[in-house]
Amino acid sequence: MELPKAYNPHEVEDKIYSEWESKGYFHAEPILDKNPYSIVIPPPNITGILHMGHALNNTIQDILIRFKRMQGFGAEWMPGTDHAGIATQNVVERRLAKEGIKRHNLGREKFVDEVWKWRDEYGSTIIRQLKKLGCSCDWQRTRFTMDEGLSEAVLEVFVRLYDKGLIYKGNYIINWCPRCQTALSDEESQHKDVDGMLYHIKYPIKDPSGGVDKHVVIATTRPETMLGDVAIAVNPKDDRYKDLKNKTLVLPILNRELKIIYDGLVDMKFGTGALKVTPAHDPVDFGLSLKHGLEQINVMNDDATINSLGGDYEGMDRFEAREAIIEDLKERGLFIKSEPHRHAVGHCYRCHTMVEPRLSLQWFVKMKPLAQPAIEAVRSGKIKFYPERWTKVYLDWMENIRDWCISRQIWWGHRIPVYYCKKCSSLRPKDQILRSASGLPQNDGNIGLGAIISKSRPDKCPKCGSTELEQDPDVLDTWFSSWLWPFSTFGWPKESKDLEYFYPTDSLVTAQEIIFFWVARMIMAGLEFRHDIPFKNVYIHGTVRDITGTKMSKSLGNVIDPLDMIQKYGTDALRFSIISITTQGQDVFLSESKFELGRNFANKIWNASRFIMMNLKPEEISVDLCVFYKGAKLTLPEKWILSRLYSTLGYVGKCLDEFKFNEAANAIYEFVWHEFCDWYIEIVKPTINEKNSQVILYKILEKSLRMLHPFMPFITEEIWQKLPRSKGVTGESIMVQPWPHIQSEMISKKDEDDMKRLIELITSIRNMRAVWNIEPRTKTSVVINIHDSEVEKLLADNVDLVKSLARIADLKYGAHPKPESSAVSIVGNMEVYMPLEGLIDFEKEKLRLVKEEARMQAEMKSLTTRLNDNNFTSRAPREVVEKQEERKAELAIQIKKMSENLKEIGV
RNA sequence: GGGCAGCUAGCUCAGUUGGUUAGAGCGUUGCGUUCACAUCGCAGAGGUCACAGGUUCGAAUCCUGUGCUGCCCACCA
Repeated sequence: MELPKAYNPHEVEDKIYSEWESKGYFHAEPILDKNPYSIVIPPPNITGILHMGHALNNTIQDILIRFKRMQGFGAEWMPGTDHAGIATQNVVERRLAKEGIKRHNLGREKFVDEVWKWRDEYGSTIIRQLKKLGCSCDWQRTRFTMDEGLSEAVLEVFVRLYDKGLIYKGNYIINWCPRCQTALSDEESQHKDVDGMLYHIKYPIKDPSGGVDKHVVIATTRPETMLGDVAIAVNPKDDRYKDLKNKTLVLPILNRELKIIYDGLVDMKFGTGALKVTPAHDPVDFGLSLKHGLEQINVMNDDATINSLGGDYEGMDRFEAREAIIEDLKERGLFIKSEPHRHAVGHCYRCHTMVEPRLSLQWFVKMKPLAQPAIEAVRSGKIKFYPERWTKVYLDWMENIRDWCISRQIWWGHRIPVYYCKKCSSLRPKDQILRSASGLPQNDGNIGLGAIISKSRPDKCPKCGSTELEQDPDVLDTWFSSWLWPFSTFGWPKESKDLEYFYPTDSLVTAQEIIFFWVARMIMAGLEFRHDIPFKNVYIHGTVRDITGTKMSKSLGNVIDPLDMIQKYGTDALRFSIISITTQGQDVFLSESKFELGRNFANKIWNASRFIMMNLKPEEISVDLCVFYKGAKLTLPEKWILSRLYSTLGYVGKCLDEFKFNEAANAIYEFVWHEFCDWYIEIVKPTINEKNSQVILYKILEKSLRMLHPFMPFITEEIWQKLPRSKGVTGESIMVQPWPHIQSEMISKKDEDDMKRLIELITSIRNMRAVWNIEPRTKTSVVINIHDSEVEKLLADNVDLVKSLARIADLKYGAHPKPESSAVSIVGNMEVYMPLEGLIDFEKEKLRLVKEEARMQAEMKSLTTRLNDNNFTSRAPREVVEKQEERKAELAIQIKKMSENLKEIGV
């Protein structure tokens, strides 16, 4: 069968993909005689569209899973999406706002219905795009974090953690996003440097005698929070404030009396050394309030406007209030100065609004007990990070882990499985009933009276029988469902064959941004709920950036859309390009032109295949390669290309096992293009109809396609389908073919070295031709002077090869003197002469040779010093010394010959 | 404040556990269209491996320090 003249990816990709899918190749079932290999997708969120980060991430996973599938593993790649609570709610809210509808007017239930509708319509965009990328995910198993099964897992986990005393409700300073109007976890608050101001403000000292203008100066970046001040803190060692003891200060404007407290926490060097204490709006101050028994005054509403405790400023936005307060302080003569101050401030990771630290009643997970086994799992090497340096990042975070705020004041998500009995909530604390699903009474001072922790809504209060129950209005952090992904997707909490077979999974491929959000928490969840690690390897790939090093983002407009690139260059080109430039653990700097690499390679593969298939005679090729190899007499190029194939194959397998995807891709590229196409195919042309050529061309092509398939699935499939059938080449899809077996008896270092020597010889002859402007059609005569019998034999065996590739009419070799007027080139032990009667320009030749000789002399000098050094010869490995001695001997001959040549042309 | 990366050819980057003459792609120079491929072929030019010390027979590679660049973490208001 012949291939069309040009490869058109768009014509075949969709067809090939749907065929794979319809034949069920992506699906894996637990099969006992196969070893499992499973990976789970880092679930993209349903508001997402495919970006380059996804393209890189999923190409890597697809390479792994296709590789393992071909190797015969029960290869399962579990796909799915997460519900992205805040992000999705924001998207739907914005959509409704366009129609003039507000979330709160719609009501909770109707709003959630709207989100589901939106999800049904748009939530699978990313899935379709992953299919465009060629991902061989097991779509039959596609999961969503809000699916029934996964939701069940979430509730189960909440109740279990509660029963274990690891979930509590408490009043703490949390990160509050005033725009999304919800609490955020520490990880969801991203620190960014902002240029702010440091304001110096006088706080008057209350003087019983009255009238004297004494004050303490404090420095603050958020003057508006002074409305919630309850004290001034200074360091006990600070001499400046020694005599403040027993004094009282007055809060400007509100005129509240403030205590002075002494605490070593206060940094004497910062600002004035006096710290205003605002327990409801700052974590440090909150800590001080607990320690010193101070009141906590929250002065803000949910939208960060000032509340009724803020006096005249009520209703103002926090930044408005800041300005107004500064103005008022100026009027009263209490404002000293403001100076520019750059500092890190938390921002909402979804909407980038400045986070307001704020006292709030939220649900938390106690993390320390969960972290301990997760630390151990990584320390002991049961879980390995690639590259290894992420281990330290992980451990540092884990060892300093803080409790996880899991409640969100939004509507889209898993609702917290806690119900409050209206009647019981009026009972005194000692009578309160807190009943979990397991029936064990629990107690928690903050959880509220009459609370019932239950996976399903109870009919009535177990204590008083009242049916007036209200569910907690909050939903759980999206990551509270994602952290269960590796087992909830396989059916947990129900035991299943899938779970038993595929868990723990093998490798997790993800981006560094997500180590804390997701990777660390999955490890904790896996160990807590399955008593086993969720995966063995964590491969962290780099961030995709544009060519200036900026992270790609829609708002910056520097995005290179993978779907555009697929449209322009084809999926395989996209995949191969991005993989070949992604070094393990390094960020990827992308520009559109980089995709040409993959496109050109695809083109090369196509044309080489087309050429081979045009010339193949199906009756010649139906042999087993091993049988053929034993029976046939092979030429050096034939032995060489087989050796190179299997060397490459071994290297590629090793690289994939070590997550060195770019090295694998580049090894294949080098082999296919620069060895197979550039040399072997050129060599084989004159004898292409012979049996040996036929078999070897066919086998190399066929095995190269299989080796390449994980990287470039579509083009390899398209060619495979048109390939003549033979032993080992069935009509079935290439994706279910076995990974080629390494025939190590065909790997020969000597053959590879010999061929390398011939290639060097041919290259140098071509070089002489180029230098002397000999037209390609003109055949020259060449004389090669050789003293080494082995090299002479090598040349004798391959004389036709050299003659044809170097376009030589007349080749003499052996012990020959230099012919008159010839150009010279020295290659290893060979002295190559090209007679150029009348053509030779001695000045030009002189320059060339002098330069060459100087290079040789320099090398000789350094070699001699090294070899004369006793330390070197005695300490270096024998191999190295031998090699260098060989090189020296060769170099000595070369220099001798070179100087003879130089003498001859009068130097 | 703590930590992590990067600095190699004009550009973008590889460089295995230290060991011959440091590589690729793009760009560039010369030649080439007799039919697999111009998304191509052949040949070339181009590098003090950021800097300074150190370890070693030997350093792009290991150690220390410096300088830029980028990233992550962090309760100096």
